[in-house]
Amino acid sequence: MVDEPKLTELASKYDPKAVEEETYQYWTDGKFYHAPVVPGTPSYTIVIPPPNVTGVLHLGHALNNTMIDIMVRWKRMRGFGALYLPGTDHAGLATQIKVEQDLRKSGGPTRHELGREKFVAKVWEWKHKYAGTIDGQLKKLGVSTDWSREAFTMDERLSKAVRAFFVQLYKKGLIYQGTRITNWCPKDQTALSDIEVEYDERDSHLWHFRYPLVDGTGYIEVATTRPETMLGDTGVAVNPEDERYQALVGKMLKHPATGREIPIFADDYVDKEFGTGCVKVTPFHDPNDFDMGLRHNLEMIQVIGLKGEITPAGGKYAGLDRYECRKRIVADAEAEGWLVKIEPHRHAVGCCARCETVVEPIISRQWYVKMAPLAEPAAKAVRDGEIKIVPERFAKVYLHWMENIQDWCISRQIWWGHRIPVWYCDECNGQTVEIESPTKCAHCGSEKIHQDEDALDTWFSSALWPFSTLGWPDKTPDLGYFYPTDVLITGYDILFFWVARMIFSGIELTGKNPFHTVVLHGLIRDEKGRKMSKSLGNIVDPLDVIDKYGTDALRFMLVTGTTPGNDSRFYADKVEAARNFANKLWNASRFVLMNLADWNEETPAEESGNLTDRWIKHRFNAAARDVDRLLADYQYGEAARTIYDFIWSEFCDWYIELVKPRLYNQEDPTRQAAQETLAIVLEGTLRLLHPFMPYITEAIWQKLPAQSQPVDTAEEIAKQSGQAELNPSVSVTRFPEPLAGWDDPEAATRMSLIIDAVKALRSIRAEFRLGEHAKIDAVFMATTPEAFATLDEGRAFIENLGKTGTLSIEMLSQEKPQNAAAAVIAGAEVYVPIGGLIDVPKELERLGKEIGTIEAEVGKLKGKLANEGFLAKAKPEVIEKTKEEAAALEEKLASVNGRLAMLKKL
RNA sequence: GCGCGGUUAGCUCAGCUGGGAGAGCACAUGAUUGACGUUCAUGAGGUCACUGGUUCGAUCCCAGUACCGCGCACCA
Repeated sequence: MVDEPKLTELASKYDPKAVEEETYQYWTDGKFYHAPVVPGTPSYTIVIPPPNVTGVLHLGHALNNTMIDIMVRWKRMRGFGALYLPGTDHAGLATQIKVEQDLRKSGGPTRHELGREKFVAKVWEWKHKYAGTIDGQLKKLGVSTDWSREAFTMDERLSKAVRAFFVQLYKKGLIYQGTRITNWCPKDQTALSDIEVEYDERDSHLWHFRYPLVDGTGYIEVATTRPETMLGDTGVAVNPEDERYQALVGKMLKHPATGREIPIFADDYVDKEFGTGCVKVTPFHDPNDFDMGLRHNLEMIQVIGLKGEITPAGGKYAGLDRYECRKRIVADAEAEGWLVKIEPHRHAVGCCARCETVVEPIISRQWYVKMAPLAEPAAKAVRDGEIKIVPERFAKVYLHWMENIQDWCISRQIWWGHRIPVWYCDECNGQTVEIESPTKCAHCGSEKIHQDEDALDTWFSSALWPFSTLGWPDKTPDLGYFYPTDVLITGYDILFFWVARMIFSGIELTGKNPFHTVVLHGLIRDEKGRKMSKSLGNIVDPLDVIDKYGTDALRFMLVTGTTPGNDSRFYADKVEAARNFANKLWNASRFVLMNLADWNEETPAEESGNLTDRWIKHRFNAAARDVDRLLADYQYGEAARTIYDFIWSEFCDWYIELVKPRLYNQEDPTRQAAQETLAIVLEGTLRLLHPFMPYITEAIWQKLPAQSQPVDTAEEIAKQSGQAELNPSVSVTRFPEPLAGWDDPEAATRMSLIIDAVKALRSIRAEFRLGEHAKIDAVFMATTPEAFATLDEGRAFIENLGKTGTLSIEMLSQEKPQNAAAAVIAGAEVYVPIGGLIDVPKELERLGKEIGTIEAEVGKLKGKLANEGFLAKAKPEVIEKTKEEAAALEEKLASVNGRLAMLKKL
């Protein structure tokens, strides 16, 4: 970065492309983001929510990584041993589906034709091919991740952690095999956990059928939303209290579609009010029916197979697709006269979260994690506030889920993932469960053992991410230093999938909460507020945005438009605003640098005590204080806005304008002080902004003649990352803290009078169309000696920015200028004589309006002050403030009234 | 059905512990030598969804209503 042209020689537009690549390279070469292990110094750790290894960056990742990077950069600059740990997830089922699709498209063999081993090898090939994509995209975001610690859920290290987790739970009896109804995806051919089923409201029908009694004495009417399941009916249930059917309980029905004889029985589960009050019971294909089947010893017949086809048990319907079968049954019912009616019915249909296929509940044997004992401490940690969730409302959602949790189905009939570490003995049927592959049965010693065919739910490994990435189950130095991690930042959409599971597994395996705070953010939607999706074709590619506006602009936009936990919309306009901000900073910096060319920082400036210098330092302090507080409170948006306002509205619009005359006059005794203030404040501002906009701040900072010292940990970072020496980077300087001596409320008060004075002149100039360049004469009549002194001190500023000709500052007297445009500010009346130019009727109208609004305001305040309740109960400072406001307004009112009277005389 | 969030300027949204209604964009008017037109200045624009309540005082707290969105649970 040393040989670059000087910033002042660069184009007047900020060109992100020109600096981003180079800057990222500089960071990479300098290894600034290697996390140092510094015993005695607090660590700060955030692990990335690992994206799918073969995934593509979307705006959600961009937001997520920006938020994380802001925190980590901030803490690094605060001297913490800061680690942003990157990595990717193997995303079992999702990746397997993708690879299968890819094979199909290229006309290759199917998964089953390949066989397990070859297929898994193919997926690894795929993984190697695409793994770099997402990393490369993340790098474009400028994240300060420590790539030396990058992890992948299928790394041997992390796979060992997965097995260790399984073994521990198994040995404690918290993992078991169960035969029960599970959610089965007929397309993906695997079981799913409850939360992998998404419910979609759909318009469908309620079909009413007539089931005749065997004895020919009548029939019973049942309603169903899934006629195809009736092939597996093994009973009809009614409510025991239902008088309509009590006499029928115990009788047999002849099933109209299968001819099977099935009993009518009573069960409390049945709701008398719904439908006909009779429920056909299909134990093999419905969880509630399964329970009733157990209670009443019903036969369980599988009529829908794993591919959603009707099994041979379906008789003449065997082999049909489940929906084709539905049509046929309804048609047959109609033809044969046992269809009663078809009602429209809207209900939620469970779909596979991966492929949207309607899930089929089917009885199967799967592995489960017994959740109750794990959920209890995990709920407690949040309930007791040991883990804080931001925003708080999600704690309730979390607790509700944790407190009503069902056992977790963890086996998947897929090949890509961690194979279940259970070996079955072919001789004694015993199970051997080990971290490292056993060679013989633990029970009988037989070597005839074979491993379970299934793989684990991908979230089973993600659950360990905060510590498996750091070396667990081994007691590594990293684990000791960086774990527990600090904050977990992710989207609220994976609160259950991931966050909740990390909490209970962290507590179970490490005895510690894996992090102390969870920050949840929302989704980025499109301009119309719709979710971005492939099918809608409304996806905005972050890389396109970066290409057009730059990374810093994207980061800034993502963070400013956002409140924690709320969704936000993506607008190109917003990115444009952020880009303009970057450009503004760039140009302000160019200005500063141009004017520092002859600055000798070795020559300390005399204490000028210049009001504007004092003021901007005061404002900088305030901004630094606010930003630090807001970041500590995870209010990124407010923090970013604070810096934006400081840079644009205060530093650029006012300070730079105010300081120009001092810079341009070589003889000005305060010139050196002005240069110094510019240099220091800009440098501090860059440090303040750096976590948000890392590229531009680094690029500018590198050009500054005076730079802050690095943080204490910087040497360690350099040393531990193998650097010969510590290179300079704003990212390892100290984050601004309010400086003692820079707080200066008096300067702030006085500057605000001067700013008001300038604004009053500008306003008059515009309103009376005095011309943008004409020098205008002005008379300030101060109402207090303090105001007089301030205006007098700020005379040069007012002359300059107000573009005045003759500027007269005096104490208020009866002798007010005639024929003048006027304004009233706190502390003074302002007059600009404009001869006969005043449009009297128009001015009278304007004053009349102004008097109206002031009177209304004064009336309100006086009403308050006359209210005894207010005087008795309001805080003294509020009363005081109200009094002051009322007095000031009355004064203003008197001035305006006086002027009105004067004008009327003309 | 239960729970949660939203409703503030034309648009998108901020507003921390009750006392000032705000920003960006858009709009209107003016400005072209001197950091930046990706700029500057000035201005217009709001019953803070509605109804009650608490309070000296409510955009903010409480209760309810309406509409929008989300989550969880579902009765075939």
